[in-house]
Amino acid sequence: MSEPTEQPKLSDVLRDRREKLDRIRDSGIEPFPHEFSGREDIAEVRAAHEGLVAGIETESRHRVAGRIVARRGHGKACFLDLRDGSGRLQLHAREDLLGEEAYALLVNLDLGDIVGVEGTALATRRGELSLALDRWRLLAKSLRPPPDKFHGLEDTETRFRRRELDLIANEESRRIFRVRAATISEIRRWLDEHAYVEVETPVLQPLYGGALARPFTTHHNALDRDLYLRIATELYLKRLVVGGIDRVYELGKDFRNEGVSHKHNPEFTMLEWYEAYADYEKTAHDLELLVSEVAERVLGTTKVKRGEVEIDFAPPWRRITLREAILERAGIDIAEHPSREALAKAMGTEPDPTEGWGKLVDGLLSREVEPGLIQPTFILDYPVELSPFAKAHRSEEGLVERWEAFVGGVEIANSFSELNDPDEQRRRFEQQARESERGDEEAQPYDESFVEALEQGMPPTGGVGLGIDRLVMMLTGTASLREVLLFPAMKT
RNA sequence: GCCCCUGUAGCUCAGUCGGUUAGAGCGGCGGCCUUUUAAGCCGCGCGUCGCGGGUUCGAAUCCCGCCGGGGGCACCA
Repeated sequence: MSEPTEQPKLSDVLRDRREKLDRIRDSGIEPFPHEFSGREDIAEVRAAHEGLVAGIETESRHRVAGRIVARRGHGKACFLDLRDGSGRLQLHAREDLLGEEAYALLVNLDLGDIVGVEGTALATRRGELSLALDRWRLLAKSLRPPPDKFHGLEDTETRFRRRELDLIANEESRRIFRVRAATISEIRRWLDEHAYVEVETPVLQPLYGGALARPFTTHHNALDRDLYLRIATELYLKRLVVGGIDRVYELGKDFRNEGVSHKHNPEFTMLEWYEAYADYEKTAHDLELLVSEVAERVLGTTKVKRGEVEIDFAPPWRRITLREAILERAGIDIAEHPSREALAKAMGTEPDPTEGWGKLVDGLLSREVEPGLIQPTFILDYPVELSPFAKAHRSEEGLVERWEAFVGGVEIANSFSELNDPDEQRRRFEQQARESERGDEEAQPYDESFVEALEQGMPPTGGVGLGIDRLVMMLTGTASLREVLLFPAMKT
């Protein structure tokens, strides 16, 4: 695709465009000039003439640039739709204003070409703001046809593999990625305003940790050693809390070697933040505040339509313990079945040898409870087996102080009162080693330098992980993670 | 990894109980048109019917395999 010679059979459409390019060059016009300075965003032009009455022609001059997305010819005059990153503007090209030659060249352009133009603002008799052109210049020739101007681009594969075409064709895609950008920007701003310090920790790690997941492995040639792509930032960030950064966050990508689904992508954007002297009740309060304020700033409301239902992010979110939630949805009281065998019997299944009691509880949660959690909900207090980095519950035996937040049937965040007792942490790692021997490929490897950091003394701390892609999914009302990832993982 | 669906023009799609030269709209090319906006009118089809094999007088259509995509299951955040 990189060399023209690799395209032996150009379709006529492509050939026509190349021939046009040749003719433009032959006539002495540079089809790829270096700049077009002094232009305004189309949105600024629109703002300057808001409410202009139909039929009025002004003498207000404007210089704009963008892609030609539609053309409606009328002989010696013609309408073109120009689009830049800020919006769309109609251009009115008239032969008497441009001169015969410039007009003919302009009309001869292809949809998709990028031009810079100059002219005066007017409102047509239908009231459409337009620019009556007296000068124009080709800024970049387009050699491939744009997607259908009416149907847009609908083929899922092309939309994801050639996202640039999707963005050219589909306003909804452009909206989703603007919401995504604004969401990330407002989250940063919220954390910065609450005195959190943003940091960057290693993506390439000698040892992975901080979540239950399988990692990607890579190799460092000069050091001749294998490294892992991080599955979480948790352990490094807690070492920074030990170091005295009382409020710390990192916003970046994690990598997990798992399948792809409407809510999973092998690389995804995660926010983790830690607050010294806080517990999981404080982090729950902060999350509902953060999300509702971000929604308000990005969307102007805390309410989002998601299919038929309306989700409201306004606090307080519902809080229910994991035990109550499972009892409510599955009719099983996990506290009355404290062993693996008893719980499996209550569920009416045979326990898989690799599944402990905690895994069975986790299965009940994801199958029976999670799909029904549409409005924002905190599920509280998890089995210790599933949470090697969470502190034991202050009053409930066998549980830890942990919550997960769910919206639209999807988990969007996870938090706990962080375990800061180094000896207990060591025992949890040993438990993980036993899970690993039993065949659990997501069990955590022992991390001595992390335990040593805890031995240095970490204050009581509350920590949160928030899945940014999933949050954006909820804020945009989309059904698949792939809609909010510019370039989602694809086969090959 | 398993199951189901799917792949036709640059784009959106029709055509599939096997049968002339594979169709439409948009886009493109040529012509008319100075306030249109999916502009309009007249003319022109621009194609490896995903790829490879098979059955058949004859395959876009039936069979087998492969590749890509979607959905579901499993698994994970």
